[in-house]
Amino acid sequence: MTRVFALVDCNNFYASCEKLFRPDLKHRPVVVLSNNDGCVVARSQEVKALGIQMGGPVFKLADDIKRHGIVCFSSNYALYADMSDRVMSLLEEAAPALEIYSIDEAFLDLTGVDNCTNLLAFCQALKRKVDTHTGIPVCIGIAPSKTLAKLANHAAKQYKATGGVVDLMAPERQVRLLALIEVAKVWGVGRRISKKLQGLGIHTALDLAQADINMIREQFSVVLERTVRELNGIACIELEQVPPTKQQIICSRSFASRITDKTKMREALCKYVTRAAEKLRQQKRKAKVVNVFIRTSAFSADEAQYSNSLLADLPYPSDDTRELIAIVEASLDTLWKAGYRYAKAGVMLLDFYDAEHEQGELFSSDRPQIQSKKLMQVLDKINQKGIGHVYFAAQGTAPVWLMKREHLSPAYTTNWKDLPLVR
DNA sequence: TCTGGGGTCCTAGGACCC
DNA sequence: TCTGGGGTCCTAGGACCC
Repeated sequence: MTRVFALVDCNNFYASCEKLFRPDLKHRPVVVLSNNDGCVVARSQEVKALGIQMGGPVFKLADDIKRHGIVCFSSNYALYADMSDRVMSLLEEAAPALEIYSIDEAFLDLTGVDNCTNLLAFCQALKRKVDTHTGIPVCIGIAPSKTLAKLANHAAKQYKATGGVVDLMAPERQVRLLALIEVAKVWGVGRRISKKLQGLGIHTALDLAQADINMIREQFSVVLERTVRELNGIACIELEQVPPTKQQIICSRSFASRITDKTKMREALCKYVTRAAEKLRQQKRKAKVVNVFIRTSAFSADEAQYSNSLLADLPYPSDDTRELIAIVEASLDTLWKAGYRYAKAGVMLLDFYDAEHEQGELFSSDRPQIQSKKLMQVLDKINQKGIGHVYFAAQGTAPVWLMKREHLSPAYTTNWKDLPLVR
């Protein structure tokens, strides 16, 4: 049976979430900024029309922001995650199988659906449903492979006449669309690969689809080879209904202002590892390897640069914040070099083990701390319930390196105090 | 002054084994 | 003096994604 995939992608997701609760901004240009209000990470339609690029640093856009009256928001992940849940649960109701691919995208497996109903009509109805129930506009692309579904979605966004839904099941429609799309827009083709492809005379998605598969494998990799097959309508990438268990957990941040003091750095790293340990326990895993990194800013070319990381092994897998803090502190003692202006740091947890099924160490005298599990459970419970906030002294009490979030919108959907009022 | 954060997968090359 | 070939495992780094 021919496979049928649909990709549902929310339009300008973060910007749409912000506009939802601010009807006064309906036709105004809106951008959402990254952590520290550093870069533009989402743009409303009006902003895209102005030609403002994604990922650009905000300070370089100061003129544009003023001239066009662009409204800026700091990223409000609590709001976006909640709106995402609402969209995803509607999709889940409608489709036989669903893969949540990112906060604003989901693949649906619609194989066999065309036996009972028209695919295009089915997806148009789904789009309307999401719109009426959540207010978030989406576009949908339908195709026999995920990579083609991505391109169909791209076309649905780009061409107004499609009404936001494109059915790319027919091979002749695939050829026509692929000829119009630059190769760099293909899922899995990034900056480096597209540059190399251009050099080989491959400019459009159709060129890539028709390229010699052996040459692609030799010159690039099995990954791009798979992309070529997918462009030819052969489904190689399956729907992943169950998210795979994580291999690593990263907590890292750029600092709102540079750090030159070791104590401040230690506090920051302890905060990150605490957060990472919370995520670890949520996933019911223990980690045996911890990677700590600190670095200066690569953008300040005139400044002295230093970047280093250290992998450290624990004697046994752990999810105990105290043990992880200890190893992070020891790592910092090795890594730290005074005299630099540090811009970013982070902690990575690796080499996971199942927290429920522990492997004892026969010859080692190292033993996990007694009562560790109970203590961590109590800690997590207190911090979750908002009864209060318990934290380790190592984090410090004056977080001067905290994030800059000057344009934060209220938690409209996740905090009673912030519920929008209708008068 | 100010340039995100969190992930995955693949490959090449070195270490090591027989 | 002559110094193989095949395999595995690990790691660092590159490339990609949203």
